[in-house]
Amino acid sequence: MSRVSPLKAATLHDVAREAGVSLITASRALSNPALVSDKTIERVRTAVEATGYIPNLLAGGLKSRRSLMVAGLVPTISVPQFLPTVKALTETLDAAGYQLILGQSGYDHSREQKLLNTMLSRRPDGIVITGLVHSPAAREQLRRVGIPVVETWDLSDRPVDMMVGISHVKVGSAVAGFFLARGWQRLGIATGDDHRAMMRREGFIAAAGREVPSAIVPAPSSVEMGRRAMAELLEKDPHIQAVYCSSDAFAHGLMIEARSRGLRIPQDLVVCGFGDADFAAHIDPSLTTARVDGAAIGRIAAQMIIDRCQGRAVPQPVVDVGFQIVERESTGGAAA
Amino acid sequence: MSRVSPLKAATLHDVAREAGVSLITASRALSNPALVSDKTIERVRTAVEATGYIPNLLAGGLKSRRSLMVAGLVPTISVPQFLPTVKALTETLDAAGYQLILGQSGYDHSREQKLLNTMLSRRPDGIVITGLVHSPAAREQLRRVGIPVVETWDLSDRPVDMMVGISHVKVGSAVAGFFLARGWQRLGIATGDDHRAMMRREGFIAAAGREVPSAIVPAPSSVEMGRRAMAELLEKDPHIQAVYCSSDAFAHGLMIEARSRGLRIPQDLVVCGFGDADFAAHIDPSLTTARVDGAAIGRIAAQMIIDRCQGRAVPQPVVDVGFQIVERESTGGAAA
DNA sequence: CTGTTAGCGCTTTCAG
DNA sequence: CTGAAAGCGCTAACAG
Repeated sequence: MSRVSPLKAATLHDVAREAGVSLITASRALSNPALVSDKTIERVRTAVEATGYIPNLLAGGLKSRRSLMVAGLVPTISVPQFLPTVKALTETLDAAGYQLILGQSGYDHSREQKLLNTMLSRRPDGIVITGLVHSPAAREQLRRVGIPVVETWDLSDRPVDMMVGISHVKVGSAVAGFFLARGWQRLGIATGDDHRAMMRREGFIAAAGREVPSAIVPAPSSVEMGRRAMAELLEKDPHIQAVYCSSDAFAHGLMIEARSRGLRIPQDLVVCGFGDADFAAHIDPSLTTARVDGAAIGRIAAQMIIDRCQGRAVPQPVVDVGFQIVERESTGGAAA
Repeated sequence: MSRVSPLKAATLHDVAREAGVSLITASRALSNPALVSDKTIERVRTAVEATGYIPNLLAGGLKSRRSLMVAGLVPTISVPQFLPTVKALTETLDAAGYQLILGQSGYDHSREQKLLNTMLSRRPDGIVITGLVHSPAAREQLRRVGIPVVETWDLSDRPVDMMVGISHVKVGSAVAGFFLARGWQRLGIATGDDHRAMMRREGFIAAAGREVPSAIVPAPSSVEMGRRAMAELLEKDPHIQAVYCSSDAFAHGLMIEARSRGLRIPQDLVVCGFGDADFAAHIDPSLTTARVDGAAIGRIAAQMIIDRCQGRAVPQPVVDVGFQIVERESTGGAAA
């Protein structure tokens, strides 16, 4: 590998000299052109080309106290459920000139505080967190730094700052209500052990009015875990009729296992997932699921951060994006 | 100090005063403790606690010219195939004190250059790119900035700098060889239109020795696209025997569609995917696929960047992580 | 519209 | 082992 000698990158100083203007004029020509004459802008632009100048946002941010970075914390990037959110977040932020720094907190709460510190040391202009901030220390710290914070994918009455998500308890209740309304009595739950999934379970049990057989697996859930969970539930209740699962991949696994044991879906067993993953409508049988618009969560969260960074008030600091039970073949609905 | 104001975060200056040492001693106590007496370190630590100090890496990086950030460019975050890579990358970098800034270039090459500039303006200490850098301008620019660059998930004889991936042409050939060795003659391909998938197709066709019916869809491929692609292939050849797909989700979709048309897998049709996604072993029938260790790609890429940043030579700047055809039920193999 | 003067918070360099 | 001085590259604040 031929490494080019560490010849210093051009600075704004070089651009200014090349263009025959002062440093600050060059700066303004690039970042606030309204204050500069067209002719000067043109000369600066030419000088930028000639020198191959690439702005140094770190340097600018030091003085202006805007890093144009937003920290994004997810439990783990490999949960497909959050992908549309991360994607929309990245895109919306990018369009406004902000970049996302990604952090994975794991499902382990103790890492949260450490990761938060790491992120804060980069002086992000905002923070988007998947889930709620639970640790009081972290909540207090986030409040103190005074940057916009959005908690996502959940709702509570004590937001650190802003919030966009859904009520997981309501999702659970809605699914249980849906099952009961169809006359299915022998219910079951297969769920990951993360906070949001457990809240859905609570809502489910509350609406069912009684404890139900549960298979609880360590988050994140998967097709593989789904097969095992199905086996576990059938052991607990061989005549189980309706199972609610904490993710679509998980539900998919349950259905595969159920079928391999000769159970017909939906005739012998009905299944409902969560998230409306891209495959949910297209597997066989197609999967009934609670749909959440993850991309909207990302878009709204990004916009909240952007608005606040640009000094605009956020009209609605807590947004419930809601959910919708999409009925498909796995509960006796139509294919589409 | 009782007054807590969000206006001013504590700086190292405050810590130094609190600890009764000079600014630079406080700095060293935190970032180079070997040069400082234990007693001083202790006092600085206490002062950090007392002031709630959070280091400002932007400020330090300005002088030291190390941002401790690595830019990661993916076509889009929502391709599950790259998730293990991004995950391993994030984790390995994090363990060494580096954070990942995420950028999505889309499958549109024109965005690549723009995104690259955006990223470079953050002065990352390294860049990891999914795929090869194709544009000559971008290649030249990356060389000029002189930071470590790793191209991933592909191999070529002209790396910008370092490289860790696989030969997609070889994957295609291997799958075609595998099909032919089993005596399947009527081959087909269902593939996304991205560069890597098309390279696999070329390898497949070369090994097959002839053109084969192809269904080509815009990347990223999905279960839904898979169903459509199956329909398209059956139109082109109603007696098609073996289909190679550019992703496991895609292959899954093909199998679902084939089954819904009464075709038995593997008796009437065999299918091979790519990537060994988490569900591949657990769907029914389980999916034969070309396995690539995406996490290893991320780990190795991160380590290359770290090594170079810390002044160590990278022993092997181009790494082929290889692949492996994992035979399962979709081609007549065993369940596991 | 353009320029001058001060730093932003930290680390490097060079002295003790 | 500790410290003082000198910036890193840029932009806010205030002149002209």
